[in-house]
Amino acid sequence: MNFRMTRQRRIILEELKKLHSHPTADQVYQIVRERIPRISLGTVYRNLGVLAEFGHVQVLEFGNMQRRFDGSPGTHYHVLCTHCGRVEDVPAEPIPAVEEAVREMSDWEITRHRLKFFGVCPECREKIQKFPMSFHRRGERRNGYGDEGIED
Amino acid sequence: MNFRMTRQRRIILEELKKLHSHPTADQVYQIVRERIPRISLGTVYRNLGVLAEFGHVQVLEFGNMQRRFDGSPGTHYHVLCTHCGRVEDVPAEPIPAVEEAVREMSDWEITRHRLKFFGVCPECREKIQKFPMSFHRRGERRNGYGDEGIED
DNA sequence: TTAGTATTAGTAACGGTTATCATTTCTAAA
DNA sequence: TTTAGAAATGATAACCGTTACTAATACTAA
Repeated sequence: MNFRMTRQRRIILEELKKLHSHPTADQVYQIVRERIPRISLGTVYRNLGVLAEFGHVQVLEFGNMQRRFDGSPGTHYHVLCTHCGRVEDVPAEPIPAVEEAVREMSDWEITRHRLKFFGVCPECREKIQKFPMSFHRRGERRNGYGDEGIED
Repeated sequence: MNFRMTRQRRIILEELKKLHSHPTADQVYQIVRERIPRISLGTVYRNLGVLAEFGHVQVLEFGNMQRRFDGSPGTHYHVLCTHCGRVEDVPAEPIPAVEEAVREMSDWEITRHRLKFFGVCPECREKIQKFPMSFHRRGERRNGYGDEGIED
């Protein structure tokens, strides 16, 4: 199977690279539709998948939420704000020592690891300080699992 | 809302604690049905959720797969074998320094982090050495995303 | 006993994602 | 250039893990 950089594929990647908001597939679809009005959601999903497969895009999953996509292929970690749902890159270098530690203490062959952080972004921290009673969580899972038991 | 340790809830937790295979909700359902034949799948899902909420159970998510559940509430990491789908606990202590590093270099309030490893378990390594051509991946995502682009 | 609340079994609905398929577009060899 | 095969597209249906809903039941505290 040859990889063809079609118009749809190229524009999806272009738009994704412009954004730093780690959008969902549906958000990518809405944005790309402004340039290709008749593009289908299936095409967006398919191409995000193909682009991921070829290393141009990263797929992010935070628990039971919609997937998010990241146009920066280089290795980096992510933080999710459990109040507003925003996802940001973590300005920290990946830690190869982490995989080493596991390799040493088991017979597993470790190919990669994923490290994610959960917390509250600066903006939400401020809001919470001002209006402690009036906030709702967003960007958290759809179901009723509390904060504590989640390991995703 | 008061937490009631009902028969269903207790047996779900009991069976989950017996297992170290990090079963899916459906697998829990099958096992619990041997003791409560008329239990409903909805009850299993609901109670796994409640038990997670109260910190008795951990919810594991590896990319685009079914959720898995872990009856060991203590903090620990996990490895997924990308060939057979098995999930095992990582015999490594959680690293608080990881969160510290992020706190220092940003204004985020970090509440928790999740670290997962992906690789090949000893059994599968052996099989692959013996029969390099005849293996298929399992326990990997349902869609066609390759190994590389996945960040979950 | 009783009133109120939580939970259950059974089942329908939900929604993000994939699969299907006829049609179109690309590619490379003739 | 043709032309044949392969890949991709748009439109839509199907999938399936998970949630929501409902009437009935079980628990709890006054």
